[in-house]
Amino acid sequence: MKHKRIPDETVRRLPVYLRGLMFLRDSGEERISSTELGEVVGIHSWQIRKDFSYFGDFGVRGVGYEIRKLVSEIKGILKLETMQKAALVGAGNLGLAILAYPGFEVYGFDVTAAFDNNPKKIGKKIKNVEIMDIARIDIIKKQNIKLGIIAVPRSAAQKVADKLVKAGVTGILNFSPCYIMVPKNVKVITIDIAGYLARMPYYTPTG
Amino acid sequence: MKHKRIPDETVRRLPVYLRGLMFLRDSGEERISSTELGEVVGIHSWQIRKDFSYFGDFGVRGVGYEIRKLVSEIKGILKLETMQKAALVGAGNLGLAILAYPGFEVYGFDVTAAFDNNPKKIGKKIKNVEIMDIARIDIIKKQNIKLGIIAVPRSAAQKVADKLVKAGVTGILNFSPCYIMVPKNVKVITIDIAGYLARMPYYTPTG
DNA sequence: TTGTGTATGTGAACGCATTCACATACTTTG
DNA sequence: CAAAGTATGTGAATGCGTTCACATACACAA
Repeated sequence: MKHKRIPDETVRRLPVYLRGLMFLRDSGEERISSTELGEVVGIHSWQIRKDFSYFGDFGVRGVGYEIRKLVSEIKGILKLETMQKAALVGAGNLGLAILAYPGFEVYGFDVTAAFDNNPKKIGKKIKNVEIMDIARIDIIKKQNIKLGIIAVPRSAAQKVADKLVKAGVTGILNFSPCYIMVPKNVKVITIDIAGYLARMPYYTPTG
Repeated sequence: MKHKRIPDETVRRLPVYLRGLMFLRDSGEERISSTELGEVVGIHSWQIRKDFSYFGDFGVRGVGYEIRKLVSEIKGILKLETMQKAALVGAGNLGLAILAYPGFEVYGFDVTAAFDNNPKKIGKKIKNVEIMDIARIDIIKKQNIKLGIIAVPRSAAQKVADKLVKAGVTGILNFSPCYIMVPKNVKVITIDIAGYLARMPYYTPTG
């Protein structure tokens, strides 16, 4: 079965599958069943089969899935075949950690530009990326960067987002703990690190 | 209406409400309507009213909600009234950024212990927290810490998680991009930073 | 070639969350 | 005090995602 609408929740799981599948592939595996994959990524086998069924018949009954085929299919759906450039704004502790973070590469991301407004930080180089004055943010447009990462204090987040949008960014990963308003054609995902932790005591016995 | 079961999705939004409400409170506001709050946190007013209705009647019709009352109620539900200690494992770039992260405080969290296995890092102090040898992880039990934060390479994540569980932790915030297996009574929330970014191109026009 | 075992793919049932529409209740104004 | 305005709280409708159960299809062994 092909060409069904892919539910949002499935899209949210796709990077998880992709991560697991690439790991298995790099470990030398060639095929895998939904049950085994489920054990690797922590998702039930029926959920996996249902998810995969939204975008085609990739498995072979009685055998399982061919890992390479799945990897390239999921990459295709998520539009990750080609390397994507991203720009970081905010070179504080968190920003620098993001700049140095090795995990983006596997998904095909490359943080190629970084900005800050602190003169002390401007000019420094981390991992071959020079931190530039936020005033020069138009470089994003020139370099045709479409993804922005915000790692500035909350009070500055909305202004930075406005600048990124103006510079042509269509997706923003926001680490500032606040809601950000953008035009409808721009996608924002906010990661409130402390917010995740805040949910923890609710789920644990003693609190 | 009191004492209904609170849906998981509502629990997920509670930290967002809390964050917004505390911000408003600190800005000097005393009351707020669901519509106004919605504009601050980016959630529709009817959703907010429904969510609040699960845990009691806090609003006054025609007037709105008393901010302080809501703040303390939500804190109560999330079990955030008392300060909570947390332990960090992994003092790499990301780990150190987390250790220095100022955002935990508003929710009442304090990272009071940090561990690594790299002798070069052990002994250093960041923000009054000394980085200790992972071998001394039992300190977690002695200090009665119930929350663990994992910021180590994927290959080490499961082992670290096992150690944390053994040391009595009941909640784990995992920044390693992998699934972690724990006993049922332990809650894990995994934040795969790159995974969030990986969803972005799917939602944006040109890819 | 037939039988047994294994694993996929999917319609249907179910359950949960969102959205709606409006009764209810308070404030303010005249 | 009455009428108009405002904002909550919630049953009901809708929509979406998960879970189930099983028909389908392939591999392998004898």
